[in-house]
Amino acid sequence: MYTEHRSGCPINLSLEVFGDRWSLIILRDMIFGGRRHFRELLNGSIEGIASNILADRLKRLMELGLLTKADDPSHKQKAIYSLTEMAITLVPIMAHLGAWGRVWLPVSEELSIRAELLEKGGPPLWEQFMDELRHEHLGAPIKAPPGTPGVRQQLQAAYEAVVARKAEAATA
Amino acid sequence: MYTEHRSGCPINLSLEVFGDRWSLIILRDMIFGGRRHFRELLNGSIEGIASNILADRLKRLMELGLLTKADDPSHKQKAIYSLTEMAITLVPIMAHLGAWGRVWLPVSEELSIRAELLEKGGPPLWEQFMDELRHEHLGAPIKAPPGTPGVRQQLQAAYEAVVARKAEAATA
DNA sequence: GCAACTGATTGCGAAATGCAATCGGATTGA
DNA sequence: TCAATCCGATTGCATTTCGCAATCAGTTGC
Repeated sequence: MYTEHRSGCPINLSLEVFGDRWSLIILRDMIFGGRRHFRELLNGSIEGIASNILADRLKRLMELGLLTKADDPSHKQKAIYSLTEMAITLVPIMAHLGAWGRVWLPVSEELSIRAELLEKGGPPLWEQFMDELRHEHLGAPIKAPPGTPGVRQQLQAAYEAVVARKAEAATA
Repeated sequence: MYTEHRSGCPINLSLEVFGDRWSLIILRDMIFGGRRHFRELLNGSIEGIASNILADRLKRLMELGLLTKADDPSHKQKAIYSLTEMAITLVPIMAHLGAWGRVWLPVSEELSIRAELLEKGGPPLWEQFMDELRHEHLGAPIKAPPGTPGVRQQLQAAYEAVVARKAEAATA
């Protein structure tokens, strides 16, 4: 573990955790993309992370307590990465970051639809999403009533709808 | 300006803005510390930023539209840095980051009291604070009724109270 | 004049980044 | 059986960025 800190300021300490170009991207792909394996993170990343950087960040995020690693029973060589509660509670920060980026930065429509829905859903939606993540990653019992559509599925469906609409508009 | 982006994802684009160890620290010192000059930022930083890094980040934050620079009428060589609306709207993100850090990271009591108050105050307090910043940095009319104590003063007073209490406890 | 202060800039070693190739073991398909 | 593929990494290397110290020229106060 890292014990040398620049200061005890909470913003500074948070920055020491994700003050780099890749850590939050990995967590984003795990949270919103549902990725759990090394290769999924490596090949699924639209930003194109390098394998050595990914390996280094996964290790670092484990040391920091944001991820855990377990063997995949279906494949002796496969490792499953799980979010910890510490990482799951980043959902509101992700939502705010996405909302801020959507206002001020040149976001693409299909990649910002998730941020838009998350912003409109507000804290209740974030809570539901965090519950889902606790279920998937920590084995916690799910609180939502049966039949409730998953937040990730909703976001993914909205993303795919935008992609489909844009594809149609391009060929029309 | 930077026009090459890794992706149009709002979280990625936000990360391209402050995905480094210093940019947010500088904004933090301007927002919560009220610092406006190069030397104030350089010498007041508890994390100890180097002057070349500070110069580089100030330039970058200006190019990105988060800061503006103006001449200080009191000193021909002095520059005053101002936050733009884009930077002022980071206050909720700062508040969330601080709250998250306070829960999960080894924060010091005196440096996290501000985050605690900001968290307890919630969105209404953040709005009041952003109004103050708009007044200070953008010349906007202040909305709060006269006599309302400033948010920054409240935070600063709370910080000093903790420092004083700890100093007293140490000598007792 | 001159020291202190202003916002920077330069030089340089250390560290991080990004890319490509590779590793040994596990699994899959023919 | 055996080659192809997939698994989570690791290594080597060139480029870029970082961070520290020293320094700069112009401005101000005395």
